[in-house]
Amino acid sequence: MPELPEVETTRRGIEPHLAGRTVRAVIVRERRLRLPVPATLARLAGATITTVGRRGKHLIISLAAPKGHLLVHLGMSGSLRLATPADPFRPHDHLALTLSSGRQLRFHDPRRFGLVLHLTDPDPLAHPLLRGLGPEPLGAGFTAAALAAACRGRRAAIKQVIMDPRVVVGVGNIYASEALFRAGIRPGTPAGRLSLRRLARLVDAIRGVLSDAIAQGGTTLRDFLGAGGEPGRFRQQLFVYGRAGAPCRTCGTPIRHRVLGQRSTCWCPRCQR
DNA sequence: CGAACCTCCTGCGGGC
DNA sequence: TGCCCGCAGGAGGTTC
Repeated sequence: MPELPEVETTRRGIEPHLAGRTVRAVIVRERRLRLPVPATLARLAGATITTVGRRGKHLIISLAAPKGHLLVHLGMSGSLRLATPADPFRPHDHLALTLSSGRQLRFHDPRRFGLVLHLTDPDPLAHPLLRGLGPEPLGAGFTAAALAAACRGRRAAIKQVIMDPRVVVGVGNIYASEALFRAGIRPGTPAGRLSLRRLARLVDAIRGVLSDAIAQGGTTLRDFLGAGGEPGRFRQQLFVYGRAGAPCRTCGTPIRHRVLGQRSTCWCPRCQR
């Protein structure tokens, strides 16, 4: 579920509660995630958390040297919430870190497509899961020229290209559709056929939609909640995602829907060409 | 290499 | 009411 804005909302929610705290206990209730939760996680007891960073949809909880980093990915259904040790565990609360503040960070993930790893390399970005990632969409490295280079010669749909984390990180199924609406581009357009001018518009649209969604605390479709339990408010600002058949909020034309690359895709046939 | 398809897993909503 | 099916915000793997 979580795309970049939801992960960033989570990061901002947990960071003030984690930075400077010491991990008192590590509780692992379920090891079977996308990759097994490593046994070395137990070694984190006694470690002090320094920062909570993000790379794409990955959270990086850094520990004072030489304890390494925790790499957390929320997959489709994962979330991090702050609780207290006295709160009862819910089903699918797979992992908990008890903190020196008396609070407890809990990793919850019904579908278990998420990931919690312990990285021992001082540089977390050297990890194989992070090494091949493309630029951050809100950073200086994501430019029209960079996107054009990724699109050159490709017949794949532009929507699939902007959802490829080697091209740009953090753009998932909701925001890909929304950004293409803002840019006036149909999702199925072959990537290699788009002009630099239109790709530049798409870069701006991706930046804009992600920034706006972060400012609204993300999108809650069914169950995303911030670290403090509050839903995201961006859903009211969706123009196409989840609106198949409904009138376009710009021109009134019914929003169309089709499956593209195994993913549900929505667009306005009039506003997007 | 790129593109199409499959897989992991649980929960929920719609339709019958 | 209850059951079954399809679908869900991700991403890695396989096959051609």
